[in-house]
Amino acid sequence: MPLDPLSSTFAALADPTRRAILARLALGETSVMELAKPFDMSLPAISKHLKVLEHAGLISRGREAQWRPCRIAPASFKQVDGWLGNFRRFWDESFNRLDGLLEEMKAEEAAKAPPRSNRKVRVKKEKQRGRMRG
Amino acid sequence: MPLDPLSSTFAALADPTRRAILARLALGETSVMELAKPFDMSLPAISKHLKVLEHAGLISRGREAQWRPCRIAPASFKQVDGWLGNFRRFWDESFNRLDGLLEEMKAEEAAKAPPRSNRKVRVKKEKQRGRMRG
DNA sequence: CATCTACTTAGCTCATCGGTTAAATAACCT
DNA sequence: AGGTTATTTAACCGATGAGCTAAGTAGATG
Repeated sequence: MPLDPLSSTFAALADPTRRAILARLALGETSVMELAKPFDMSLPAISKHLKVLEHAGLISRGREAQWRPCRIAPASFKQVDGWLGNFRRFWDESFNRLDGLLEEMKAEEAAKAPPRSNRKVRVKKEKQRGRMRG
Repeated sequence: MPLDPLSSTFAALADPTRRAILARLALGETSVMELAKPFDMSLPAISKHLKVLEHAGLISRGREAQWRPCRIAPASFKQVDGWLGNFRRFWDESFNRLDGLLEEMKAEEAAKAPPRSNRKVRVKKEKQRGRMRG
């Protein structure tokens, strides 16, 4: 019987070759040959890895003549991130910190009421998930 | 040969039983018996799952008399989140939006210069990774 | 058509995984 | 000491996974 989607995705990520392929694809769409180059591994092996990644929803593939260009597919990544979010409080300092909460509130407020900056700030009503990186 | 840490962690997460165990542990530290209850599975099976989770750095275990209480261990979760961060731009809208960037800058500024609120806002110099939810 | 390139499929091997039952260990409780 | 409770270890089994080689398919091109 087939695994649930999240399990397939985690299983696909549990291989360094596949993660390296994803890292390469993060730089942009490319062909199977191109993807295979860095690895000391047969082409069929790479083909299998790509199949696993595709089935896990981590990549999608097009057709261009005899090439099958691969690219990152967002959905499964998002799902993993979502699952991980249930545990974020265990390691993300700012997620728990009261100061963090206050900062978030302030940021939200600031976003709603544009400040002295003359730039017109468009803010969607939908959920705001912006991050602060220092 | 043993897998690299990230692979072990993803492999550990690629099983619904283990993820369910983690979900239970997110509610708080508990014993093996307690963890085993929801599952139609032998105790040794659960014990193995816990070993896998421990080896993956996702849980840690204490000793209290004959009990081996398990709890979430943050490090590996954090590592997974970090790896996932390399791909965040592929699915996180606000991560890419220019407005998002501006909002983040503003939030940061607001955090540095406390507003009219009388509360003393302590802000660590280290990286700020607060989130806006709403 | 024949051939070259870019892949995929088929079939095999070997290791690991998830589960089992039976037995061992460990700490508490008469 | 002897028993009960909590948990792990040992030994086994069937399924899956990652790799290989050899052969097959699909499309461009001489």
